[in-house]
Amino acid sequence: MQEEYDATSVESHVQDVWNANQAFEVTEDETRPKYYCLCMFPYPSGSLHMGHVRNYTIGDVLSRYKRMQGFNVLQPMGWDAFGLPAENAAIKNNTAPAKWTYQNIDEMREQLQRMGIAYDWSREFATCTPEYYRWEQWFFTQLVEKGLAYKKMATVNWDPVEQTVLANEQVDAEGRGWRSGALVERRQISQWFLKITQYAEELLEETEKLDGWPDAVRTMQRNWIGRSEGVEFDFALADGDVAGESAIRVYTTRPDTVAGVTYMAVAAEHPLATHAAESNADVQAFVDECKKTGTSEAAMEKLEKKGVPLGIDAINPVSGEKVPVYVANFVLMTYGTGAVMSVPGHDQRDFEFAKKFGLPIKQVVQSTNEAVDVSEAAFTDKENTVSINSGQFDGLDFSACFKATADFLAANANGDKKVNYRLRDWGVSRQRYWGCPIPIIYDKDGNAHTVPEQDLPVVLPEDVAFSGVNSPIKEDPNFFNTTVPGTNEPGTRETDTFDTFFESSWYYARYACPDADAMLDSRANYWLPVDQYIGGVEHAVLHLLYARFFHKLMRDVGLITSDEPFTRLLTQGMVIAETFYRDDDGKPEYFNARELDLTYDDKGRINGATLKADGKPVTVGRIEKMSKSKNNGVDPIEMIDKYGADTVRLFSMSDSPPHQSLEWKDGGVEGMNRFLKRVWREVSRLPSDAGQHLFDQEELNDEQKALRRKTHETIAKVTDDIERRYTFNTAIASMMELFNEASKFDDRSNSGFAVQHEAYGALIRLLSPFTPHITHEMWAGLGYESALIDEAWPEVDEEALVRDSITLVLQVNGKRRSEISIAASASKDECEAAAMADENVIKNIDGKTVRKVIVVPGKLVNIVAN
RNA sequence: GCCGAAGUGGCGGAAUCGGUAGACGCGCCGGAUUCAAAAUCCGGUUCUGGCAACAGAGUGAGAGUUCAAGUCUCUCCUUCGGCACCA
Repeated sequence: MQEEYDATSVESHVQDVWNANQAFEVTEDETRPKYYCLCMFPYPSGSLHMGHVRNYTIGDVLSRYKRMQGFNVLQPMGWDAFGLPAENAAIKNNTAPAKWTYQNIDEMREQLQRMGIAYDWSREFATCTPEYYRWEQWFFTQLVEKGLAYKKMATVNWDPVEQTVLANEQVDAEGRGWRSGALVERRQISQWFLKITQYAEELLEETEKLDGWPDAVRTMQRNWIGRSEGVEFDFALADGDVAGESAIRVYTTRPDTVAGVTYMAVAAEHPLATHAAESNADVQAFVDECKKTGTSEAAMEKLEKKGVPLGIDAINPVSGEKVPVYVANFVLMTYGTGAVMSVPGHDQRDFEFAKKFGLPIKQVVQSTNEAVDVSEAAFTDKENTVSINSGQFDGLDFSACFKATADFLAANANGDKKVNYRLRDWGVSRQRYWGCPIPIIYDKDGNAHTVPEQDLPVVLPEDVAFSGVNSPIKEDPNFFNTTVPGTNEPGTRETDTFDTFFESSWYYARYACPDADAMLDSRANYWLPVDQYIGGVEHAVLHLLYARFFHKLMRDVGLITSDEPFTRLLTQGMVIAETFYRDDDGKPEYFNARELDLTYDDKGRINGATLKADGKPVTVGRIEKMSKSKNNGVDPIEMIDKYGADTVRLFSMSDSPPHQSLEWKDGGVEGMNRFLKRVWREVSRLPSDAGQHLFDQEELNDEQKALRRKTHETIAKVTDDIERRYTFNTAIASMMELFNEASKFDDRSNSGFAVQHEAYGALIRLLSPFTPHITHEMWAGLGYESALIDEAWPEVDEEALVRDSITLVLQVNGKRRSEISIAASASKDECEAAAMADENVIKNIDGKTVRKVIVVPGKLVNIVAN
């Protein structure tokens, strides 16, 4: 070993050794337990960012650790290659999305390989290839035949200038299209849906069993599915049929409050609103205004609550009173029946609306412990309550009144107890080019026919030019003109493509058998489910729910046998960094730290920045997620060139636990680099035959025992931190502590060498999942001939952990006053006696009476005195 | 608006089951080495007072439970993530 650590040469050499041995290619092996570790695959934007580095390092640490534990480890990598950015780049740079994407993949693969992740590259694939997407086309045809995929009208953002559908992301905060600046409108078009609601109950039930998932993610999924129990029933219209309807059907989870209904509200798209708009200009204007809101839920909910009376009354089936019907912007056509009953006394939103429009507020539920005034705020409790002003239901509590009212509504208002879900069916149609073509052909009557298996894949033409923003295949007769399957009749292909979540919902399974001549083959059942899945917390609901849904669909088609795709889940936090900007004209211009000269105050905090180019000041902004728009990214490749991949990997794991955000700090990176250089130097100075020195635990002196104890305490801690806690930052801290002790240890005796060699041998193996290159070389430097990746994880020697004495903290009235060293075997009474004899304790209880003494064995003694 | 998370020294964070608040790293201060600097090494570093021993304060704010609260309970504030066509 050279005395100086040169990361670049070490890393390229070690990577060559791995590549030459195909060290990470795996096959099914029934003799060993399998471990499938997967990181969310990247969108090939063209450059690796720190979020990727963090994500893939976490996966590699776990994979390499499990390999050393004896598992048959699969860790694959691929490309989530369809998506909007390729189209944006195509429009901007006049290149075909396919070409742009494949180039990006080549660049990113090269960058990724410099990180030294233990991937089985033989399984790599990109989702934009027909070899991949043909199987999801096939799968979709199966779903159509099973009735799990269907067509219906759905709302989209329509840009009236570009004459195209926009993604939510392409609509700005003011509701304008990103390119045209025109006000976006809501428009209804016919689209394909998957019946995820049919699996809502199973998805919900199994959420409870996912105990390897973070509770926060499970809670979010549970809330997203949003199961509720309630009653669906009719409010009869007071003055006969309107628009062919005799009643308004509503769904409520609070049938106990029906007597308190004082008005009703329907969505802007509800048939009654549409009908009223025909003869009422106010309603028409309001419905038109509602169309100008974006389609996102956040945009709708943030709206000021508004409504217009339809001039229609309905009859409250419990009280018999006439109540007015409004059209309101907060009612969603997509949830329940598109109409709600409003109980301002017992629902806060209804309350606010009633106050605004001067509608009556009626109390029908009373608290049994305190006075309630519903003219001040809605009373929404369901416990310790009793019904009032509700006729025959007076005096009942929530659950009794729920049941009695439900029975009454069943008999008198077409009532039906119903379970509802907030979850809506998954709309998979996208009016975009760079995606998987939906394998459907329409005949001249517009009937949909699935493309037969032998005609798959429907290949997306890759050699296209964009004229404007519209999808080229929508304007390409060579693509859409075809014949109806099984006939000679002319037909037209579907020109919409799948949501890109379609590809990412099953890729994890395809890695098991990337070359299979079917969607999946039997190898999938060897590798699945994924034992550990790792990715950004922003995917906590959508991607993870869709993948769970797809897994169940694939199970029910007979492709796999497991119920859930991901046994354990780790959601990592964002990588963040300081931002710097100038805001001269209301549109901030962001600068990267590299373009700036920074000044610091005497505490080391940044207190000023000037632009190198013009020497003028720049505002120091807040710390935000690394992004192109904030120009606060740090290029991983630059960092690897400067410090080496091991340092970058180690820093990305060291500074905060994986689920929290990670602040990128140059000083922190330098600190990790210093640590690795120090370890390298110490190891290079050790004799490479130190493994020959033996020791006898009984014969060791106190210092030797102390270092052995530290070695084995560290093994125990690092193992627990990786395996159970996922706190890599504390694992790294404890390895540094071990190094700090081992490097200070300068005992040149035979036993001293042996104990020190044991410490470094353990440290190198513990560190190897984090920094695999440098540890590979150091392992050889210690005199071992085997490759480090084939070594076993170090084991704890319980004998080394034994302590003779411990530190006992002494408190008086809960305040720490002293500490003493005492035999580890001391009894409670001995601890108490020793505490009472301590000088500082005596001083602090002087003149007081001891009321109580609490002894926590091995920790502390607390003396309560006054 | 709804759902979820976070808030601890100058900074990132640690404190795992209610038991020594501040591990480890960064920064800063002092020293060694050097013609000098970088690098490296050694020591110090929550705040206030004190030469020190030690004393007092202290985990976003406010209350509560307990011998003991960063940790448990309640109320509130701030910041961040998701909200179905970004991936």
